Amino acid sequence: MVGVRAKTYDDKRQLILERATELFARHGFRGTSVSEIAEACGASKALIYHYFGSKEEMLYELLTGFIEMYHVRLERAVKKAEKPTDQLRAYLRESIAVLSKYRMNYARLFSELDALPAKQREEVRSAERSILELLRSTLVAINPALADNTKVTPVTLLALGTMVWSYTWYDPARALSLDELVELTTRFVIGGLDGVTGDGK
Amino acid sequence: MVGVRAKTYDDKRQLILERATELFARHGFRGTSVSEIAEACGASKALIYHYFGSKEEMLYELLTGFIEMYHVRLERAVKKAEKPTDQLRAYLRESIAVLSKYRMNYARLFSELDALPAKQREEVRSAERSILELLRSTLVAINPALADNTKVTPVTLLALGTMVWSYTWYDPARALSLDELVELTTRFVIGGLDGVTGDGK
DNA sequence: GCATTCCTCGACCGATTGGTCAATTATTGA
DNA sequence: TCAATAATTGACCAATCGGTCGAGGAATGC
Repeated sequence: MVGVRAKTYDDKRQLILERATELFARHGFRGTSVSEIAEACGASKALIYHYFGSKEEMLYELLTGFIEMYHVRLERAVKKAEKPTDQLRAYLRESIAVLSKYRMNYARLFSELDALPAKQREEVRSAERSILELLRSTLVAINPALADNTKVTPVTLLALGTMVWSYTWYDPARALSLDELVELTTRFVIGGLDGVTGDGK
Repeated sequence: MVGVRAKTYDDKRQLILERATELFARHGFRGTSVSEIAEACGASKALIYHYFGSKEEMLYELLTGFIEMYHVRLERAVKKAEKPTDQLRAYLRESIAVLSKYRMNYARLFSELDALPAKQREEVRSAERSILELLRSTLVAINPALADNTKVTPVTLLALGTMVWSYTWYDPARALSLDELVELTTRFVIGGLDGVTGDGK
């Protein structure tokens, strides 16, 4: 058969998605125009619509793609470690690495979910929850006293909070190296768990 | 003299600012149209421009106004407490209360700073820094071992991270009361400090 | 009551929005 | 080489963008 897709098809599609990710993260979904995305790709707006049906489709594909990759990398990293504290360290390192690499403001990007239809929104939320679950079980392994605690979910979110916005202030060019940041965060979280499960002075 | 401002002038200005704050926090600066703001106020778009010179002016005024009120409330709350741990608790309670009341996604709103001219941007950043300073000195008072530590700033940011996005997930209608969230966060942060200053495991 | 100034609005501006389409150029399998 | 289809573009669409303007209605100080 003639006229199949060009060999470059998938690569170009991916490129568009990456550029769109940066722009959505920086200016928000509604604050980013398709023309801007096209310009960032060095192409025309019409071309974008050759690869994607709509702006929403780009957001949906980008979110699900990102979160799946994120989840896979986290699971693999955690599985490789043995001691619970090493698992936490691996989780945090991988998280910070991914969020930095994609210059991804997690909180911001996922606050754009409103732009998606309910079904797709729920899909993304569910994937998000599994990332939270992974952290939760890691934390419980470190500090079993958390296990039968109704506060385990809030505590997990507090722990997640320490790092999801580190992207906004962390500058690798400054004094702190990535390894040091990971180590610092790991100790902070482990200490935090003790603080929560202890009798609190 | 005739033709002075109406008695309702300041109130209406304030109302516009509040509605704009909500919308900017939800959809971003670029993602919010002036027509939307007008609609949220039950007024015409032209009226908005009677009270404000431009969309940027609204953002600037809203950010400086918010951060000043935030800072004043934090300082007053911290000063009222005596023991360092109570000061931290007061800081966190006031923070969470303010961010909840104004339904303000802190990280998001301040990522809109790019839309402002450099001078105004620096002004807001400086006010932001003083809020961070207040937390830093409170943390050092709790755990003096932090004082001559090059990592004191990153640690302060980690602590801040636990709460600045709690707005996105905290639901007062669920199991956890506001007091419990504050208590939990306080313990988590104090524990985190110990984890960081201890010898690590 | 009256002149003056503010408050408020609908209509409008050029520019840009998300999205479409017909036409041209590159690739493709054979 | 060649016919077919994909890749890519500029021109274009109605709608909306941030912002302006002129004109009524409502307060205001006297």
